[in-house]
Amino acid sequence: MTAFYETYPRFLVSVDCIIFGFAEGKLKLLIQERPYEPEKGMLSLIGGFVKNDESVDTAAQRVLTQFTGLKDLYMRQLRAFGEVERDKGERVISVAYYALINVGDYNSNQSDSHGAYWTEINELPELCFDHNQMVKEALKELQKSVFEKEICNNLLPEFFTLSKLQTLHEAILGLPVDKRNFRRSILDRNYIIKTDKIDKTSSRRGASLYKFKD
Amino acid sequence: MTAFYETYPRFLVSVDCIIFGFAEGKLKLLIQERPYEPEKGMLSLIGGFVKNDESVDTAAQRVLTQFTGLKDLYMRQLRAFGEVERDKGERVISVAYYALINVGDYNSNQSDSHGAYWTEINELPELCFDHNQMVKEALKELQKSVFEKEICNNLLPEFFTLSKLQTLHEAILGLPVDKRNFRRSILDRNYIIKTDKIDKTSSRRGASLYKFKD
DNA sequence: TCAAAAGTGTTAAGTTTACACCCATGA
DNA sequence: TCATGGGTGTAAACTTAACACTTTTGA
Repeated sequence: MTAFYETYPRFLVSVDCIIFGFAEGKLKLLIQERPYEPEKGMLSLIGGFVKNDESVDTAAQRVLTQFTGLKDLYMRQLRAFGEVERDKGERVISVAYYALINVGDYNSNQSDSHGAYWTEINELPELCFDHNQMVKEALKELQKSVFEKEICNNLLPEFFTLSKLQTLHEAILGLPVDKRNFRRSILDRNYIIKTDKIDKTSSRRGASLYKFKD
Repeated sequence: MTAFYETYPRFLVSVDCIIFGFAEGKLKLLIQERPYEPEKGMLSLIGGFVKNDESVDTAAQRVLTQFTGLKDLYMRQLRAFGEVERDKGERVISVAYYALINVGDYNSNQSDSHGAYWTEINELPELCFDHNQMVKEALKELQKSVFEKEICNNLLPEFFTLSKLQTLHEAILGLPVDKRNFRRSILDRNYIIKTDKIDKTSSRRGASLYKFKD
């Protein structure tokens, strides 16, 4: 403990998680009703406070596990939000993270979720504080990195068709994508491979299942 | 003040500023000797602690002004650094910002600087804590955005030659750049314009001075 | 007159976009 | 047999990269 530091104020630090999922061909966001004042009952991102013995990243992972029942979710830090009045209760500095979840894994662990539920990203209700702004910025980051291996890999199940992957890209970008160009582009990147499995659930003909390498 | 929040710990929150400048054809970084324990005398980024009545962004601006004498420096948040042991003194969560400075403006305000000085980015000494990591990440962001109007605009004086601008790009990217391609590319972007001024200081022939639009 | 930096175009390679039809299957 | 989603190639437009010589002028 260093005397010099003593003269400075201390702050509550929270983590807020923008949890993206992909289901029914749409990009989804996991939200909840705020369980405590202020703005109790208002919709909010999944969040919590940083504890003494954990890094901010670890706090985000802990919160993610608490709310989804899943460990080691893929996440990236967005940035810190530090306006004085951002939290209506008292001064809280928040570090926002976005996380990606395979909704299939989530559904089998739902019981652990603290009343959280999925909303469509395009029909996002008003959230408390600056949470809508966080979502907006996180979505922009997601769009920038849609072709990075880790992104779609963590939103899809192990095996998926090219059509599913294309639909996911379209859901993230909010734009239609050309089928032939998309297939060429994704295969050229060389991080997914065709398996010998066939998915017959979404067409009579059946579609090859692919998976991410490694 | 909400009772619920009371149960959570509070943290010192600092801002650390990666201050880039451009002089003698090189990209520079403003650093200082740490004026207090722990690691007093070790080299460090320019930083300070967030106060109660200011946002984290405002804290960064305050620190920038304290150390450079300049107001409203252009800055962007990098991200929060929140490892438990990152500060050897006690737990401090830091929000890193990178800022851009026209070294000409700085030199006329030097008197205000608290013993800070410029180092070349390529000859960066070891800094305390995780500051080298912060610089590395900030430089990567700077490289990504080198063609955004605000970047070079804030590192150069009002009037500059295309050669100076090219040298700045090269200094940021750490790579040589093709002269003809560079000139076409920058002029096509349409955010700089030729003035009728001529700079005769760096060649016998003289070079046209340009400036950023608006 | 010459050294030193300023200024200037073209071609090839690579990337991105636009676009339409046949295939396999189960109902 | 037909409706449905799966699968496939090519040409044009655009962008990026490679590359060398002439101009101006002060010392």
